[in-house]
Amino acid sequence: MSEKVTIIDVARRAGVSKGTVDRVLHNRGEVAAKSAEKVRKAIEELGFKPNVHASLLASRKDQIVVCLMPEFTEGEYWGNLYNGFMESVDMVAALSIRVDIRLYAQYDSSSFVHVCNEVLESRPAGVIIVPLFPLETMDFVRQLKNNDIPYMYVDHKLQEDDSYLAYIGMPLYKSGLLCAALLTERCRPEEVDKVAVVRIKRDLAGKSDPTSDRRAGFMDYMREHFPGADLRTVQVNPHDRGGIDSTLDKFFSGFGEVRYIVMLNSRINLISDYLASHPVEGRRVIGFDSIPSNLRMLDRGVVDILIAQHTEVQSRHAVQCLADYLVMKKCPAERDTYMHMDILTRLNQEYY
Amino acid sequence: MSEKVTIIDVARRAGVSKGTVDRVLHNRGEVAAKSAEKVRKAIEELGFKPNVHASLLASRKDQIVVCLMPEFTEGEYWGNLYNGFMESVDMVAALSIRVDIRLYAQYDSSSFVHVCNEVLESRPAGVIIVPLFPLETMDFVRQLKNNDIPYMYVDHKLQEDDSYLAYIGMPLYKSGLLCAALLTERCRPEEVDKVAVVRIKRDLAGKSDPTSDRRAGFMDYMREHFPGADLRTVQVNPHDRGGIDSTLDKFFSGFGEVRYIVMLNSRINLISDYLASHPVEGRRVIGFDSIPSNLRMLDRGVVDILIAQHTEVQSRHAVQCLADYLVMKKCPAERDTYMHMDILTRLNQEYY
DNA sequence: GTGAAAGCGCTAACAT
DNA sequence: ATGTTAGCGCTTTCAC
Repeated sequence: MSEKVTIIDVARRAGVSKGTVDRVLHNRGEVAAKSAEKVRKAIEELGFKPNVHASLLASRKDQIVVCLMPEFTEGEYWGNLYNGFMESVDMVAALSIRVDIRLYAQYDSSSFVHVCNEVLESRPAGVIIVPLFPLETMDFVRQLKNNDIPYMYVDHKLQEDDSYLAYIGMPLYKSGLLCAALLTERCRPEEVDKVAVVRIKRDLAGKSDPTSDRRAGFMDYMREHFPGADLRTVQVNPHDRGGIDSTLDKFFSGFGEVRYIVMLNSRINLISDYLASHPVEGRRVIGFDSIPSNLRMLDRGVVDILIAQHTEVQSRHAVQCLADYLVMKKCPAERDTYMHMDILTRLNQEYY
Repeated sequence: MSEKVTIIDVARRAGVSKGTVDRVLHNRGEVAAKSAEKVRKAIEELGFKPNVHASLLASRKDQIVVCLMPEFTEGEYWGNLYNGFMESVDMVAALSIRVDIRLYAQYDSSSFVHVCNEVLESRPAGVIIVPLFPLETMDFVRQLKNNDIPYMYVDHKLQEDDSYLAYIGMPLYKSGLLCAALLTERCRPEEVDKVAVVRIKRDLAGKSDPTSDRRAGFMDYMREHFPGADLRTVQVNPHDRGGIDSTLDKFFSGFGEVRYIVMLNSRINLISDYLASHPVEGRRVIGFDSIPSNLRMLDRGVVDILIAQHTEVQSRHAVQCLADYLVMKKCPAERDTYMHMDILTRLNQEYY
């Protein structure tokens, strides 16, 4: 109806053949500068838009989009991201794009490097990275750049890098502010006496701490609004579930009755049992991320609030975005897309 | 790679020609029962999946999806829905689907009927309805059904109808529960003495009250948890902005100092000025929907919480869904899709 | 009822 | 450097 302009029209108008038009369309060279110019002009004047279907039909090669993300076990945070990638498979299949999800070991940078090399060898049309190891990632994206392979970040990005196509994630610092504000909502300064921040022991170096920005936001808010609060940190070991209870027992017996507890990562479920067996009147507990075990804690009333976002929307959107770029060279509206943070309580978590 | 099976393969296997295969594919009759059967068997055995691009290329007709929704003025609730429809235009353009948004007057059922007739005449491939007038809508969908035109509901649906392809919206009753729970969070029963429910005057009958389910949820929660609360309703007239202040003045002077105020529709902005000029210590105000004027009230501290959802996601998703159905006959996973309700406060509304 | 054949708009290999 | 041509997989006349 609207689009009746084909490459034939363009060719005629430019006084060349389809072949030439196609060449400049995909700038695969072999074209005299002046005919290229004529073609471009004709395209412009006619408002020519290539027909995606014809194009995809004729060039019967699928493009491959690689999604590179950490391995995970059932119910972990990364699972949601993974689901988003899976959901996108069908959506872009119609554009002849294959989605190839590659996982690397969360605690092993050499595994990451290994997978990166495999990815490069598979000559993907584009890559989506959920990065954990800054140095190794830097290396990888440099190679992608050299090979003219567009890539995006999801969840985290590298500050030092400026060649990425787009980034989608949560505003981490602000999520820390939000957490602090929700924790202390409607509280008078003197009420907020003791605050416990539970962290997990990190065994490996070389891995960026995903929660450091968030912690900064949290701390800044607390310092500003509740300078008198006694903030203490306790570290639990995720690999020693049995030991967590005693760690916390020791910590809280030294600290006293604490009514403000947060965990700034997705692992609040680790202290679920402890909280359940040590109820405190008027206590507020806030955690992050809508993984199943955390959601269950909302229902049980062990956690009051989860700050989350639709992680699977992020990853799905990323693939869609990259697909659009690959097929029609459409760049995303905003290079850095920050997603809205959701406040989940027992009452509104149901359809999340 | 995976899909190497074409209709030619199917034709060969079934011992017929491409033409016949195509006929059974789109069941346009003119096929002997037994050859049809053979073809179906061949398709099954070969796992044949038609190539969307080839199909769309060959049949160079765009399909039209009509989105039927209320007219609105800048900044109204419906604007978000509209934006979602607009966003979907590009997404499905690649599938040769044109999105045609038709607006009807919010307060005029005859306008609705008129637009419906136009829609029917344009012979759309599918329709998405945001209904306001139950009776007239019932009539319309009956005609759609007669014409084998698939349709979906967004935002609201008709209880009596059972022929729709899918529905996407908010769980209204539950949103009322949530509202009540947030309003009274951490409150002792005796604290919640007086509650004001602000409504808007409805001038027209024949129009379903979109908030009645929500109000039921709200009331049920209050009755159960705060049976002693004095709940009163006041009606303001949206068409007489100037009169709102005095209406409220009168109401509240007869009621006393009220610390719990809700409005169960998107029009909380109507009472924005009154609230700002009549501050009450410890007051909680809750409204619905993330339209700009409401969001501003969060920022100003006039409203504490908005219960919202990404309306534009709903409408966008609906189009996508219908498109998938039209192109590849893929039915939505859930016929009724309830969207998550978001809790918006001053702190997390920014990227919404 | 069914098959043959002519495209749809574009790509890519092959001539020139 | 450029034109020509044979498809890609499916739809749609049009004969038979």
